[in-house]
Amino acid sequence: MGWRSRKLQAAEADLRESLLGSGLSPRLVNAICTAPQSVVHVDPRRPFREQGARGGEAYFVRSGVLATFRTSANGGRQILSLRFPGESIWPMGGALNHGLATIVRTEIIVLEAAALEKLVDEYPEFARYCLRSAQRHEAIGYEWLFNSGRRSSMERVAHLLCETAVRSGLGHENVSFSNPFTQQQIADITGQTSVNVCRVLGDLERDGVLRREAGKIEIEDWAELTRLGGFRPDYLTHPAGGGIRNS
Amino acid sequence: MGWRSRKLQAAEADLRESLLGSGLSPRLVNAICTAPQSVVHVDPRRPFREQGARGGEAYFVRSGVLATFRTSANGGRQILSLRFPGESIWPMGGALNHGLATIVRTEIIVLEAAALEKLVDEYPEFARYCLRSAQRHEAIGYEWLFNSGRRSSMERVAHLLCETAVRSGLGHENVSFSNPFTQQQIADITGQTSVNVCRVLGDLERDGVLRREAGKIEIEDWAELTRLGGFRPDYLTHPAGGGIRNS
DNA sequence: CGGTTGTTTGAACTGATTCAATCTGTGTGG
DNA sequence: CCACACAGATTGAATCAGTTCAAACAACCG
Repeated sequence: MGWRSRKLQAAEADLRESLLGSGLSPRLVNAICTAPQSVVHVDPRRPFREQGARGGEAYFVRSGVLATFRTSANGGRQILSLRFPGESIWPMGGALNHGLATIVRTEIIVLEAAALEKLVDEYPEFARYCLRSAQRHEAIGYEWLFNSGRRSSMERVAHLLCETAVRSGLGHENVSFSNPFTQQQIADITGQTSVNVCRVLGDLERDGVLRREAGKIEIEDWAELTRLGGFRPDYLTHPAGGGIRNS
Repeated sequence: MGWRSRKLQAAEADLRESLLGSGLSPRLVNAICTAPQSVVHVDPRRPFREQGARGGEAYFVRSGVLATFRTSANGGRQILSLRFPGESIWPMGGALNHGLATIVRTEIIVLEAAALEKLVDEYPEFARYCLRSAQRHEAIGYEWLFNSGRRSSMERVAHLLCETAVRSGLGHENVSFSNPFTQQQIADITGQTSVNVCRVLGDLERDGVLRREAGKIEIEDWAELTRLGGFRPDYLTHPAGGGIRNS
């Protein structure tokens, strides 16, 4: 991932460049890019697809952040995963078993799943690409599960901030980035209430780990934040280009 | 899945039969089954691979239950996923980012990942099989995440019992099965303490939802248990045989 | 029998929720 | 430019679900 343009990774990702960057062959990339597709712009904090919607579509995030979520009986919402620019959601078949919603304003390329499925059969490299991608999201999901199950409120928030910084393509030292989340969204991701998130962020700021102003978050002590969150970025390193095996 | 022998699904799964049952071609199944492999028997509640162990292996569960887990700084353990007979763990590359441990006595077929990777390239159907499998486990992981994040202690336990019954291949009405879990394991899965699990199980029994004796659990009111756990089995239905598309 | 592992119960404690009120910033229409 | 509405952030007080600690009990096994 490192060799890809930081700016591209952080803010915007072209479908073609992103796929080429993953090591897919030009011929395959061309086939994907000429498949039926449309681009959608969605405002921040807006639902995009309801849970239970018919499948048959794949989504590629060009810019912004897209979330998958489920809603509980008593109205609570749990965000299950995030997709940053260059990441995508591949169809599972049948109906969507979670809703899709945006975090910030997001550009989504909607592709026809049927066309892609054919490509999976025709191009072994594409199958491997999808497989790697699925396994990476599985790994991230397990990280989140560990978060929810065994970490304290502050650890969860710290971990999320670390992951967000890295997945946004930012460096590791004294990071400053525009915080994409409302406190309610952080709560929906980390499985708590927005009230408590507010308190935790306050504590983090009081302890000099981060500073907040005007929708921006500046990590003042990255080492301390990763320590607090128990954050080890291994699980995020996409074995791009290579096989299933890597390093 | 329905057409596969219940007994096979529940207790024991032959590698060959299981793969054939998933719709893979005999030629491919043969290639998989003749790849270098060994069978390991592991006692209940025993670690099998440590977190951080070198990858390069794939694991197929022939009988028993295998868990992936992570350990937190303060000694707490979180079980991230379970594999029932017929299910498997495919390598993610690099080192294992979680440990493996058994729930009950388990027979594991250990396959060489390198050999399988070649098959992924050679057989599109195998790539799709792996992809489906990864997506299914991703879906189960999301279900667990929702559990941890937004459901109460009792809901989580009820949901786990439902999932276990279904994944063990049992029917839906008045199920009675030998409970594979210790209370500590249920706690490790649902992200709580064994003390609380004990209380919740007691409550469930007192409310007439289930009965326990001699390591067995009898679900007396399946409808009520699924209601309590908010359990909808859709996410478990493996689109076996079919493509990514199904239904 | 003694050792080990798992279950049960009680009492005290606490991290996080809930409810409710207030505060802040931003955009909109008059 | 102000008034107003709205969404999000902040704070306090009361409450509670689940933890922690500790002790007793049960089952199993060599």
